[in-house]
Amino acid sequence: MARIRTAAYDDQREAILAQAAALFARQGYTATSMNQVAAACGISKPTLYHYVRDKHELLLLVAQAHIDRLQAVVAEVEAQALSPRERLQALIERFVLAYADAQHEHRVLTEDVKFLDESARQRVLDGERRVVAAFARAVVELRPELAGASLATPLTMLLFGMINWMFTWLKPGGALSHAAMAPVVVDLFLGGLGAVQVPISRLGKTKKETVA
Amino acid sequence: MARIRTAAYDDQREAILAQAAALFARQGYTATSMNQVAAACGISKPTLYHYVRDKHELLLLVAQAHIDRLQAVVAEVEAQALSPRERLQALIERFVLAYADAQHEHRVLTEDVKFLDESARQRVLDGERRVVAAFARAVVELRPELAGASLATPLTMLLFGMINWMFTWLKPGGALSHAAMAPVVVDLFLGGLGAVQVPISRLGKTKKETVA
DNA sequence: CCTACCGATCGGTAGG
DNA sequence: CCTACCGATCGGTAGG
Repeated sequence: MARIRTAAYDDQREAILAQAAALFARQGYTATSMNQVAAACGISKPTLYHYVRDKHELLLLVAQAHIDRLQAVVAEVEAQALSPRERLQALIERFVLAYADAQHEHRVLTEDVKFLDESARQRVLDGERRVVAAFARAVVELRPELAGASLATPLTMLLFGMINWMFTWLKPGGALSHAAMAPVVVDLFLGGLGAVQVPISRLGKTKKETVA
Repeated sequence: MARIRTAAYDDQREAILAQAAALFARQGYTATSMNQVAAACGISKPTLYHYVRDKHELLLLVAQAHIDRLQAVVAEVEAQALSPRERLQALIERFVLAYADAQHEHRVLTEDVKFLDESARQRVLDGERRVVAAFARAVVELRPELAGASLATPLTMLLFGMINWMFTWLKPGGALSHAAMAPVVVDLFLGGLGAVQVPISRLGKTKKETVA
């Protein structure tokens, strides 16, 4: 069997994904034309279609590569023997830095997933759920009573809100760096976690129970 | 002088803005056609153009109306005689509820502002800055040393991240309501605020100072 | 790998 | 003359 892809092919494809991510992030998926992507890569549109089947595949490749990287970060941190607090701290710090290095891909992941078809979107959302679950496990280990009140995942989502939102106001190269913000996020979330009141009506309540 | 607009005209226009917000939120601004907006309103496209000059004006009206409502909420809360803690608590609770009632408009404000022309976008961003400044003032009054470390606005943005992100995972009509989440956000942020460490290198440091 | 195109659909407006 | 609309179609451009 002849080889299907050369190293140059893969490099070119990587470059195309990076350019596409930057354009999608700035203009949105729909407002970006395949002509623009080709021009940014210095290739013709027919050449672009040699590397990707269609515009949807381009979007899927950008989103999937990013969520794969995030899942790899989770796996790395979980492979270390850390206490729940250290693990959550490491996850937050690693994610803030990962977002700083992939701000375009991150914007695409959060804003353009709706343009994927059903099966592709489900694959991406599955990856996101796995990542959220890893954070939520650490939250539960830190404050088990929050799980009983069904508050562990909501609180984890508030944490994701903090770090997912950072790319809208924290620009790389500015006075304040992502690296400097990471410990602030850690302090705020871990400090606040101890202050969250569990409503009496929700104590020991699971999703399917009703109040006696 | 004859009246320019009838009450029916204003009502129809309000209905158009609501339908456009819902479509823009679900499909994005670019992917939504004026035909779809007209169809959702049960009117023809020429009739739609009787109420709005063009598609950009439609986007601006949706975004501006929402940011105006948020500024009105800020003004209402600031008109009350509240302690800094009570004021921040009230702002958080009111915003979470306001977002729950205007989830489509909120999504448009956060994702589609980039499609406005320069002057319109600046007007909307100015409104956003005013709102953020009101929250930041309350944060500074609660922990003045954060302002010296230039951390008050970053922390305020983390707070906005929590509540701005809620519309992505907290669906109206679900088991967990926005009203139930509001006090959780208050506890997490106010509790965490006391735990944020001010780096020694940033103590008393302002944006233009260098380390002595 | 390019120029040259296609079916369709876009935002916006004509006449009545 | 105004307003509030309609069916039909304009010039350009999208993805492919």
